[in-house]
Amino acid sequence: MKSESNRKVLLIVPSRIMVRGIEGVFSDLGEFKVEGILSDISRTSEARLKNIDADIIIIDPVVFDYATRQSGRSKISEYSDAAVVALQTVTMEDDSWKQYDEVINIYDAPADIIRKLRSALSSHQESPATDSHELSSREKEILICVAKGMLNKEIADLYNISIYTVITHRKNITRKTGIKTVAGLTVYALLNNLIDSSSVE
Amino acid sequence: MKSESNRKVLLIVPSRIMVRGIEGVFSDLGEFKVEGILSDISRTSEARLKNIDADIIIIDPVVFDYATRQSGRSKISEYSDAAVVALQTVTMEDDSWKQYDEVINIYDAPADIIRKLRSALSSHQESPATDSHELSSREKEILICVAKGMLNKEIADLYNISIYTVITHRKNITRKTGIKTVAGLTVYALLNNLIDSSSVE
DNA sequence: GGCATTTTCCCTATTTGTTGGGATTGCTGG
DNA sequence: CCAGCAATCCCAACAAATAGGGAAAATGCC
Repeated sequence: MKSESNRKVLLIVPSRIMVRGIEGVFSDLGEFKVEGILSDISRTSEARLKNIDADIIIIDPVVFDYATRQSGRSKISEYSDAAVVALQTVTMEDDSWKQYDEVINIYDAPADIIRKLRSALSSHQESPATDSHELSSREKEILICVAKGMLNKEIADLYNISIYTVITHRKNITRKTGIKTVAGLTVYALLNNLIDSSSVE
Repeated sequence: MKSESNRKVLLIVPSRIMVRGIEGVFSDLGEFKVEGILSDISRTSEARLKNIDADIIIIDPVVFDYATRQSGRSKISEYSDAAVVALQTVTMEDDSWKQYDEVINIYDAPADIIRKLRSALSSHQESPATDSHELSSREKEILICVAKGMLNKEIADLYNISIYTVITHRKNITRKTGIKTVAGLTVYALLNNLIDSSSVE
């Protein structure tokens, strides 16, 4: 994973602010370069999409959600061979992030963005459909509560389960992530977009 | 409301992408210019906020929502005399947009953004401000350690003080900030630039 | 020199979390 | 059908943090 200069990026982002923002971040740090910009995936632009030789596509999930309803395609990977990265503004529900190679949050620091783009490139080459998200859905729920500062008792009451179960989940979370402290898990949850800064007190 | 060239804008936006995006849009269209950037309204940066002579403040509502819980302020106008414009990513609930002179959406076209900023300049008022109790330097050191996930014993050893002293400091930190959980203190430390995400895990 | 604040130290009791076992049920893929 | 995993529950022993008091130096400001 050496830093080849100027990997080509296609933006499918309707927000002018975000387009200029990504261009700005790229120009600050180099390595990546915007080669094309689309504001949607309409039929007219779909042909152009195929012709752009991009290493990475950064797409606003809002665009894609709309496109799936229009075209009937269910996976973003059906559009292109490039690594596909979501540019997340709102927290994505369910598991819709799984179809992307990575998910960039607009609050991510530039260094994190570059890291995720690199990660997207390498994971895309290795395996077309990797997961790497090891926590079960229940464990993620518990993790969110922990990161919010809730007590085991409170979590148990919230989900109507025994406090022993909560403790067991926490043991598994600690084992899987390798993170032992609440502080670390909070940052983990923040970085993985499981929670928002404003939801902690 | 004459269109003086280069009205000064202060950004209180934690997202690097959005900061660069706004700078890019401004550089495309002129008239407005970014004079300062803050990533939060922490107690440490609050003094700087007072000293920046901005015509308009563009703020991420997420930042402000968090700040109100920390400081107890209820209106954004208590922070400054400048016109205050929200930069909206998520749809705002209830009537919280009412406290702003205008609300920019990230999907707004550049022309609409400029129009809204002009509108905000011509319609706003002012208010006084108040104080806050700072953490002492020692308390900040302890807080950083706590946010990094260190144990009281480890902190005590690091500074060659008794564990009782560490506990006392933590009690005072909790009292001053009103934040009782490690998760909350971690976010507090992150938002106040006392620590970096990378220093936790 | 007073006065406020910071920094330091100490104690007991209680609450909360962690560690390291074990166990049952139900579902799923090979 | 069986192995594996997720989710649930339980216990005991131990570690760590919190909640309450109190107090004594050191610092710095008026």
